[in-house]
Amino acid sequence: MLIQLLDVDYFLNGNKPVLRIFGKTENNKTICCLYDKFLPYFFVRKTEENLRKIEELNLNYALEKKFLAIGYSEEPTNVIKIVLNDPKSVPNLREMFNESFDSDILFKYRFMVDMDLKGMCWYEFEGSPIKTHLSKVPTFDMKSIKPVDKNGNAELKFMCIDIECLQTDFSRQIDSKKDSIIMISLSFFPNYKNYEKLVLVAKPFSGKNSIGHVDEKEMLEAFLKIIEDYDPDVVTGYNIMSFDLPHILDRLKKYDLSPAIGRSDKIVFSRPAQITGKSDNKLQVQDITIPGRIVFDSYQILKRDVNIRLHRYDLGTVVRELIGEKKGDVKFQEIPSLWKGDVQKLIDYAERDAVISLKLVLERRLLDKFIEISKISGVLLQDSFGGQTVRIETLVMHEFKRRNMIMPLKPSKQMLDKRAEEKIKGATVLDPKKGLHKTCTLVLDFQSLYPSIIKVYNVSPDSLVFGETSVKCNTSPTGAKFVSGDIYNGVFPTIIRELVDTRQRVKKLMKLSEGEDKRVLDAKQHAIKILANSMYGYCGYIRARLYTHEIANSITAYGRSNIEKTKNVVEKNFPAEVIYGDTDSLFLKTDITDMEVAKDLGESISKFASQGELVFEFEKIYKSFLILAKKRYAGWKFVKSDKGWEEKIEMRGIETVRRDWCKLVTETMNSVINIMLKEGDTKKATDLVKTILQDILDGKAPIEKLIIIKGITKSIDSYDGTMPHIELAKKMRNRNPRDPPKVGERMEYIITRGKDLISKRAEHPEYVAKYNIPIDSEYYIYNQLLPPIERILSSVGIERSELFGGGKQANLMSMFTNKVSPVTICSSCGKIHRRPPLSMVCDCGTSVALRT
DNA sequence: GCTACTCGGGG
DNA sequence: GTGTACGAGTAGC
Repeated sequence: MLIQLLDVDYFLNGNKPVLRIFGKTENNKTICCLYDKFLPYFFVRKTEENLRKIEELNLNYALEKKFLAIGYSEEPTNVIKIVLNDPKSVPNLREMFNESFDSDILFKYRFMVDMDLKGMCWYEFEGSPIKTHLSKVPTFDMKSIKPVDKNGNAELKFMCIDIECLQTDFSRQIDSKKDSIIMISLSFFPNYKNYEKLVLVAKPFSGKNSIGHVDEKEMLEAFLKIIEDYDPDVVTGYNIMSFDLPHILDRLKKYDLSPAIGRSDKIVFSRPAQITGKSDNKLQVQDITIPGRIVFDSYQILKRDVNIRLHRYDLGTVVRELIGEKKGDVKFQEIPSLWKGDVQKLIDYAERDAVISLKLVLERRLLDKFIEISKISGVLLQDSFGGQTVRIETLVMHEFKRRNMIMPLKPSKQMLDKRAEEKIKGATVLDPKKGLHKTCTLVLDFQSLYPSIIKVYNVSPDSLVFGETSVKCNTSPTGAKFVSGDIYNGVFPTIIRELVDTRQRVKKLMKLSEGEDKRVLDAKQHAIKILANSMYGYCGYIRARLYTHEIANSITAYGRSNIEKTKNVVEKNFPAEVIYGDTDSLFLKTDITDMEVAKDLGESISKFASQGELVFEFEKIYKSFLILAKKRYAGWKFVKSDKGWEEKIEMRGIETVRRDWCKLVTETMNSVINIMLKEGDTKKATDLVKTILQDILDGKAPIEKLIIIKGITKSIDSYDGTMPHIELAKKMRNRNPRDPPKVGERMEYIITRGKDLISKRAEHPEYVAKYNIPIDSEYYIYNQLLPPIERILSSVGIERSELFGGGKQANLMSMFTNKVSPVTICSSCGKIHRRPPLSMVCDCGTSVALRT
């Protein structure tokens, strides 16, 4: 029978482990395979002392020869393989030896690597059906299993969960000990019976897609029954890992109901992920696993997706931006009253949340990428949502198995401290030639620089040569030696080569495919690219098993020497000046204004400066280019496509949208950058800023563009410092004690004019509009507008004083003095002092004259 | 410019 | 579960 591997775990049968594989068949049925012929083991070096210890402990062992992971060696090392019955006894046992290998690899992964099993890949197994209470799906006693070459995926069953709770006290955080669950909203794909969606209600009620119950306990029992009955592969929802699931588990516990919602009798595993430092027992990141099923929390996935950047990650924003849907409009404070009154409205709301959460996952095909990551790296689908480290280590372990190599342990605490002190010298970031460049800037970069370096110089822990040697080596700029690739190919270069080859194949296939297939292939090629690019980071990551300081340092050193060489070669041979470069890229200023000419030059430079496998790619043309500092620039990018030249403004490191900046700042920044790049007119940009400053002073700036937003995160009395949004919240509580702003609300505010602390002058926008309260021009100019704008303008040599200078000066200042009095103005930098400084010296160093 | 601290999502 | 783990943005120095 063929299965696609969904999940693996084990249980103890007597004192021996039984592995359990959950898989999907070709016709989308779920089955379980049991295998009891695999035992845990690990290695220690063969020494007299170790042998004696093993005899004393009466352990099962065998003598073997294995290659170690770090350091090149022509001969394997003598080791002892210790075999046990219970995986849980390994941690204690390994402590008996001062060094061991492979002894902290999760048992299910030990099994998977040895049997050549990878997450979400297809396998053919032989076995006979057996009856057992150990799994809730048809089960087989497995005799053998082997990989088959098969594309495509079985169809998975999705169940989406969203709960509503009855919070009894809004002055604290929600608490699963005190606050009951009043609704469990579910949505399904494919349908459950004929339900596409279903809301369970914790009191008697009848409606179309809802089922009422006597109380919370009965509702929870109904929920348990449905999950067992529907038997989902994927349990999903928005923020379910940190909210819905732990809350449900806690409530189940309260009523003494079994939390075994998986495909086996095994209990759901849940723990709060350790958060650094103190924990104010607030639910943070949880890690919940359900045996045989996949828990997929779209919130956790989306907030870490670098290709999707949103300013907020609440469900409302996410569904609006990603699938164009609207969320229901019930505020959480309204829930208690709806529960007492309009229950149907609350049901509709709960229903909608579960429906759009599922739609989000399905329509955006959020799982695709992770299925591909599993197939490539070998991790279980459930483990593919985490970081790159597990992915690389799993990939490496499969390669180790083929090479008869053994794996060092994860670093101990002491080791971590030691590693943390070893600094790795980073990449070269060239000093930018700051300012606005009005002729074409060509951008070229090395195609996957670090993976290429690893490949070209055979950089790998197992090819690193210690001490003197007569073997042929590559010597890195740091002096580290790597045995030449034609003598021995290291694990890392081999893996990278395979990844690169696979990616090329996938990309070719992609060109021939369409629609859904194409999308899956794109996910795949992208996952491969990221994985290949992570190898360098892995080597320098202190928690990595194969952390090798020397390697991380060598890779960056090769990179630095490479970009340095390239810079010289290009400047010597082409009419171009290097005005910036970062890690693997060079920004070349030319005196060209014609796109076609620029393109030709870029292409010749690319040909000339590429060196074999190190390809120096012509990336793009900026018709004009503004650079403020390292890693902060904007360019007017031109790309030639079938339809001719396409253009767009590209920004890197210049933040234009931030929640604590009002709209006016964002808009002004965008305008200034646009004018500079597209019109090359710094004077026009300066004038625009002056006009806006004037508008602020005149009170002409529209209120809605001055709104700043900050959220209330705890009880407003428990804040130590004074912050504008909290002070406003307190004010609003005084005005309307019956409906005070609560935890979780986001406060919009405007800073108004006055003599108090800034935070005391925060006011609600509606209040400001209603009573026509004057805004604090000074605040908006000095705290909001000027800091970011000044960074842009000063790069082209325009100083703050110029914004207040020129013909308008008298007018501008008089406007100010008329409205806010009295003030002192610095004649040099233009800073306005509410009171003259005692020293009579301005921050800029100039003496200020009293001019009020 | 650096380090220390806070907060996110959910109701 | 052969466990031990965030990450960006901001305030404060």
